[in-house]
Amino acid sequence: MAYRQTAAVAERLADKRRLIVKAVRQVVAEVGFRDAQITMVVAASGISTGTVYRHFGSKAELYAEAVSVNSQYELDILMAIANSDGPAVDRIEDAIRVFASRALRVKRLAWAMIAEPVDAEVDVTRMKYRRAYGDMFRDLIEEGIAAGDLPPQNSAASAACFFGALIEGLIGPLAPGAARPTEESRLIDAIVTFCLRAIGTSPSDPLAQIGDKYGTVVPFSPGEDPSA
Amino acid sequence: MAYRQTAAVAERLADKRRLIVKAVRQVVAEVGFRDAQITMVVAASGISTGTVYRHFGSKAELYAEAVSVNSQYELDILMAIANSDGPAVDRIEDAIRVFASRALRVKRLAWAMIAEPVDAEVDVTRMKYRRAYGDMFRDLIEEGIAAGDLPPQNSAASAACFFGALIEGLIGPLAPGAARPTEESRLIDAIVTFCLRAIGTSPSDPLAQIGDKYGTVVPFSPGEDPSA
Amino acid sequence: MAYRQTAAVAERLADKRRLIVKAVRQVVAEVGFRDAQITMVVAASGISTGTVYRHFGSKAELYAEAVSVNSQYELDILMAIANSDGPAVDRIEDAIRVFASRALRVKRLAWAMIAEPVDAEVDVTRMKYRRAYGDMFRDLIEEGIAAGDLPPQNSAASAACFFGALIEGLIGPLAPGAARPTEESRLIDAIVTFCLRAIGTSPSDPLAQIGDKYGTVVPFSPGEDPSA
Amino acid sequence: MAYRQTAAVAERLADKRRLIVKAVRQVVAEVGFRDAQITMVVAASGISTGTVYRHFGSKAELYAEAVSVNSQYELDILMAIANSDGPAVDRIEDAIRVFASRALRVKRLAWAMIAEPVDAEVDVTRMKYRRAYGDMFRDLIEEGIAAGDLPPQNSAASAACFFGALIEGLIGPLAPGAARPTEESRLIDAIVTFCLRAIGTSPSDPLAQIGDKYGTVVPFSPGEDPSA
DNA sequence: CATGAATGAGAATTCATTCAT
DNA sequence: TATGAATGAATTCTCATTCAT
Repeated sequence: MAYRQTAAVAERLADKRRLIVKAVRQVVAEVGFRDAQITMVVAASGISTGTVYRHFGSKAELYAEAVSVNSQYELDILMAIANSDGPAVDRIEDAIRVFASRALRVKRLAWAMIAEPVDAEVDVTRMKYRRAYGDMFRDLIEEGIAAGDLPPQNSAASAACFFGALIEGLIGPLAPGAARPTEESRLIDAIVTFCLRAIGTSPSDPLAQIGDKYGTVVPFSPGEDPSA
Repeated sequence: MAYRQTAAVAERLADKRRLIVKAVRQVVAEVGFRDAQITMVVAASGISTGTVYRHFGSKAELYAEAVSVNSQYELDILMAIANSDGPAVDRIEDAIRVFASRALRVKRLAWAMIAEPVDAEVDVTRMKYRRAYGDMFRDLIEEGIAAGDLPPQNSAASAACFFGALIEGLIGPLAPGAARPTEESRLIDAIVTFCLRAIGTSPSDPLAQIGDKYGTVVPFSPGEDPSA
Repeated sequence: MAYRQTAAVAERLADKRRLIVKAVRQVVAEVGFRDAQITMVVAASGISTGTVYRHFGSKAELYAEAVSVNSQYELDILMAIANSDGPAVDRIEDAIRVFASRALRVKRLAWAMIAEPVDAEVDVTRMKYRRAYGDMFRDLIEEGIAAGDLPPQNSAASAACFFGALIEGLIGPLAPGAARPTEESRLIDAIVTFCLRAIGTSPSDPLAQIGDKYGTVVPFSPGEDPSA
Repeated sequence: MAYRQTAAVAERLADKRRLIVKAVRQVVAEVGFRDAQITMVVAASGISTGTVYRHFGSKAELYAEAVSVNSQYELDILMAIANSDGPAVDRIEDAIRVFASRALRVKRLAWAMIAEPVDAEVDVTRMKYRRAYGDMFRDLIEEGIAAGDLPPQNSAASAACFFGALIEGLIGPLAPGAARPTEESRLIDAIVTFCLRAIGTSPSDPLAQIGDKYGTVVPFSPGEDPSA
């Protein structure tokens, strides 16, 4: 019974952490890291300041965890695609499309998680995931080269550029007139074409629906709890 | 004599502005806009707080001017290339190389000027120049398409991706893995190859030295006074 | 118990507000609004800057509240007299005497609260109460006219002059010629005579002690907590 | 010739002082002492900061001189009336009317000169003139008493109240809806009646035009140079 | 453990006064 | 002597973090 209580307590603690991190995402999706204040997180989570500091040593630590949870969730989705069957070039295209369509749904948040400058401490985590994304694309590119579907190239540099192109093309200008659904898919098509050509291939079938292959793409909105 | 005095005074005033903006660049090159404080600028310039505020209405205004001066200087360099003779695709390649080699010398500063957002007020200026860079590349791409050297494409989207790839490939990782000179030129080559292929062409001659065509490329370091 | 805690907390919060406002009064009684600084209030209250700003949005808001609390307290005292029984002219006289004797005890503070302008924001509150004082006297004068005890007159103008005479006669000179107790009562008698004659009547009994009618007149000193 | 030069120089210096003081009046008429800054005075006078400080040791000294010049000018006007022929009560009435009509033309300035709180240093001068005004009225009241036209009274207190009533009635509320000319004369009548009754007499002839007795009353506007 | 009021170091900005030209 | 740019102490307000209840 003592054990069970402890377990229950641990569970409740974990719940609090999730709640807080979720609140960070809500806040960041609205105002970005720069203007996010602990006060806002407290208000959004319904949890007191003191409790936030019981769970996280500092603001930076909390934000770092938020970045970590979020990025890991997205990375998992991309990794599932990267590790699936089929030619590397196809998987690259699929990964781009999935990443793009998800990021477009929560531009501000996506940009904050990937590109917004933050404290050095938070940056460590952000960079870790950027590198993970980069490595993933690098590996896929190398697979493509090995398969003879892509020309020889500096795969690491390509992956970095690749990712930059994605971010900038999608959420960089930060205000591309909030494209309507149709325009959005065209934007994605243009970016996909660009990225694939950049590494030496071309879209297999611009009209193919990702949904056909990977099931419904759940939009990564602030309401979605990646840690649930 | 009255005139000469006035002129001299105006000169001294302009010098102060330059001195202050130069100090901002030094500071920003070290800690970025986010952590730059007026105190630091004051310390770096050897000028008092009051004087800073005599020349600039607010911190935001000062930073905006710093962005403006810097970006305009760089833009001018690129525009000179964009407006020179020869095939568009060659000019694109040259522009990339120049931009890349210059940015690599002052990574932190370059990244701050191009990618780091601060106040809304500063951001307006930053965005203005980002758009200017983007438009320049877009126009070049369209020239290339018209000349039949590039395939038809969404030139605006391409230009955005293009710029994103450049930034990310060069100064994105931020991790100061800071390549050594030799590696740097290889990094630039890789990025150039990537970017050109992305828009549907390839490097004319990866080994050509830009310096041969445009003279010595002055490194854009904080010590260099762009308004001099 | 939860309720009691909440109540206790609310009580403590209210206490802090009172403490801060009280400190403002102490400071203002010494140096006036013009030279009162948040630092002084902080020092006088033994409360930190942050806390002051937790309770009041700005310096102006705090000062406005100080004016409000103080003036309302004094106004209530006068209103009680104004609304009591007896001829209007007698109530006017009583009101003057009470106001005068109270103000004389804290000249600097009284003058600051009534006459010293500060920010526009504080001034709004100050004016609101000046008008309230004026309206009170105007209404009393009109009652007196209706009762046939006072001659017909522009009651609004009379009330304004009336109040001005009071302030000036009592606390205007500001020169701390600070009469001794005995002289004070003579000063008050002179002012009362002046004011009453000005509206067309005369003191009923210059020697009557207000204390006889309204009980002990609590001196309105900075140490007195009007919100307790 | 050396003498003549010196005299010319002295003249020029005096001119500068007048120019600066005049500028203070313009500025104060607009924003009051509280918000008047040396910068504004400099701008209004067309004279440099350094020169202002060559003529006046400090801001307080300058403002004190402005108060002095202005008040002395007005006092002279009133003294002329006070020292003229005729019954004291008539001269009192005339003085009130002149003071009132002049002050109404430049409310903000008049209020600043007479009632607005300022540095201790400036206040010394302000108080000196307030006392002078008070003494003048006190002497007139005593003359009236001696002549049997006024009842015995504390003439000093009466004079203070008197002056307070005037200020408050005229320019106290600071925003009495900017009365039109006709209303203004009625306001003055009401105040005159109040003040005279307060000391135990009544207006001789409310309709009499001051102009008939003392010639055109020059409005005391910021454009009028009292030291010229 | 949770709470949220209190803390206070720190940052931007102002403006009277000085002093090199 | 005049100028006005430069000075910098002083002031308000913020917000991450702590700790008594």
